Amino acid sequence: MTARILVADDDPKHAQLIRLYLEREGHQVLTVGDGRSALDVARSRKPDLLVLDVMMPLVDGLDVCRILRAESDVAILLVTARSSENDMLLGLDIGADDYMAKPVSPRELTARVRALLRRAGAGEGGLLQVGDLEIDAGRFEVRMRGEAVTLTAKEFAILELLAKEPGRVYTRGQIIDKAFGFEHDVSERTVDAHVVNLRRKVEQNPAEPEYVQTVYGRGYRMAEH
Amino acid sequence: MTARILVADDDPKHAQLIRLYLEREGHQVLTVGDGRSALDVARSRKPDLLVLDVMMPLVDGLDVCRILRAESDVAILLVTARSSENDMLLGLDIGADDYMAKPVSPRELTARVRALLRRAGAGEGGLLQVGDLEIDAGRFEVRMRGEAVTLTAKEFAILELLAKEPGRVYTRGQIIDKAFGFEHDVSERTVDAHVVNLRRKVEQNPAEPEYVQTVYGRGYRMAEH
DNA sequence: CAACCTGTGAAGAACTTGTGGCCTCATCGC
DNA sequence: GCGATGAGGCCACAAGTTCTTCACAGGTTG
Repeated sequence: MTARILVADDDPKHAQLIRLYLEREGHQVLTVGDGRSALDVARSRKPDLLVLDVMMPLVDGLDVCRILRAESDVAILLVTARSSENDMLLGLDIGADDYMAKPVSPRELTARVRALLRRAGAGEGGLLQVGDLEIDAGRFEVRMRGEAVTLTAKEFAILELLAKEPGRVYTRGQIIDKAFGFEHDVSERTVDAHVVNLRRKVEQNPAEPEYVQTVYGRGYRMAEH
Repeated sequence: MTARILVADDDPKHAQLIRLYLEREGHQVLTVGDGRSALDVARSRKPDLLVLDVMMPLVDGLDVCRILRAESDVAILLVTARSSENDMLLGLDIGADDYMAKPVSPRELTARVRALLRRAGAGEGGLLQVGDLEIDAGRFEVRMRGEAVTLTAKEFAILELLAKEPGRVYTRGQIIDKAFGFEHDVSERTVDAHVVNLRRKVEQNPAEPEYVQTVYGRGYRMAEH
């Protein structure tokens, strides 16, 4: 399960370390250096999980946590240098989902992140089914009429996004944001190109798609079956 | 969710860039180059959202924000070159809903705009129902007797407008304004043409429409059911 | 370096939109 | 009633957009 994670830490070296650990796990990571930016970015990019340092300039981690908890249910992992029992209880009280003391070990970090994402994404389930199309999100596997289909990463991401909510129309911009991940800035034609390839692999007759359909002037959607 | 957005920026190149980004998301965009025009146009066209540059001739963005906030609850996104904390807090204090520093990245802009519109348009809800006709505004979907009907953008806009208030009569001029958006200058016959096409798709017998009805000499309305 | 994935521009197809025109039909004055 | 008048229905075509598809240029990976 790959996720979008925002890391907020005022020590750039520490932030880069955490980014490295998480990217090795296949996650998309964005870092900021103060609480104010953490709030802004969390609101605008809507990550799946926040790794928050407690001590930060402008707005501290506990406040960021408190504020965000009031507006969304994003998963939050607090990190602190002070390994006091007090801080921890305070953090969990405020609505953090988990808590770690510095120094951060890679094993512990990735284990806790995995656990949090599993909890948060419990509703996502592994297997998506639309008509004769099966998508196993955990295994990156797709089957059409029982037959395995090999997709590239982007193709899979687009298919998965659309299949999560059949009938819903996504603009090309939304597909770039949500399927390719933030920090991605590509032409909207690129989405078309991937869709062409996707249809070639998934549709019986790509000229009249039964699954990945175009909604003229708006974007694409998965047909309801 | 498509919205009417007014962009106020004294740098025409920057304004065009923002227009481009927003239009790619499907919004209707109008641009002005100074604070005085921003006030005028905001009052006369009543956009859903304002993207305001802080530094502008005649009346600056902060003043425009302050003045408009006193008279309406339009969503306001401030943009500034000065990325100082001060400005930002001042902006939010004055009543702006969100705040961005230049240079503006397309993803950040569209993400913030989406968030603002979602917040502002919380009451818009999704599903309109009139008789056997269902309109899902969020998904751009229309069903008649449960069967999906494919409409063009204009057809959908007209149908949605009329369905929001069944029984109310809209003149062709009002339909052009409210359904097609500002910046639109077309003949009133155009509305007739769209209505003809709409009826072909939605009505059982287009000659005796049960939904989109003509009010002779006035305009059109959605029948009450 | 070979194979493959990803992103882009361009040509052409498909679709939408706007308009003029012609015909039908509602309305009103007689 | 009955025409005159003009509003609305509907068609066909032109112009403008948007999508599909392809070929190709980096980039990555193994």
